[in-house]
Amino acid sequence: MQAEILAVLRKCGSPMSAYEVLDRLRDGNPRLAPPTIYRALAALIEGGRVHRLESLKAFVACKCEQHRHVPIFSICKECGTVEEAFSWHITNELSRIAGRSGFAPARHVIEVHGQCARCEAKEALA
Amino acid sequence: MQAEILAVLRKCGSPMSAYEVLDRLRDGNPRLAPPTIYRALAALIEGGRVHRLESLKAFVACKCEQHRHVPIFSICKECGTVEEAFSWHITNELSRIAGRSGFAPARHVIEVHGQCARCEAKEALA
DNA sequence: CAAGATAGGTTATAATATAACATGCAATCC
DNA sequence: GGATTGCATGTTATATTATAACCTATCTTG
Repeated sequence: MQAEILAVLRKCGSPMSAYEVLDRLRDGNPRLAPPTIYRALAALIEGGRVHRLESLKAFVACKCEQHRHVPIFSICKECGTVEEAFSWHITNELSRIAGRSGFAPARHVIEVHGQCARCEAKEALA
Repeated sequence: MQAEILAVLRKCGSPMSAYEVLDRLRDGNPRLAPPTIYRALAALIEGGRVHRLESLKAFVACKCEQHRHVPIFSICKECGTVEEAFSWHITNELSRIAGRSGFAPARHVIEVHGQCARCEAKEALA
């Protein structure tokens, strides 16, 4: 199930809601229900092979090789595509800031909404 | 309505779900329905006086004076309290990273989950 | 095989959020 | 004053996202 979900997410490329994944997989398995999807997604996220985009309530396959960094997502509000970046500098700085009051960081959520280069170019033409 | 919601959020201090706010306000207004709450929350967020914590599906009153910075939230997984910080350095660096591929940032979501100093201390005793 | 572990199936429901249309009410204009 | 406009809220219904609780099948390992 995890493999199937990962395949669907990879094929799509853009973020998908759990129910979009569900619908896709129901083609070959009409009895599939939400808990199955959510359980497999939880395991994939645990393993760092899928990320949840909190501000979109959606999921993407991790695009990097080693699935153990803090991802920084750029989310285009026009076309919905997502780029995944990372930066030790930001991760460290963020931990430092949060840690000023003795806070112990465990998980970082970093999402930037905006417009990708393609969509900006398209808009400039219009 | 916006003022009432803001009062409820401020009184509470911790993040509240939209439906928690709704229940609170229903004490004085039994006919209150979700759309009213969500509309007022949208306006408050627009004005920067309330933030949505994407990873908690919850809302907090903005704690700073000028409601126009990029907030960085530290969220304690034990007690649920949230601290709001900011850093031009991180904001700029984040925009720079996202902008490497021509991406034009518009809105930043930065949330750090972990454990606050109080809860760590409590745990150390146990 | 028995006992336990694990993944997935099944049913139901909880929690979060919005669409679409109706109502009330105050401000403004003539 | 009555028409008009704009805007916040009310109302009904429903969409979307997520989980609880319990069951079944299959594999594992002694």
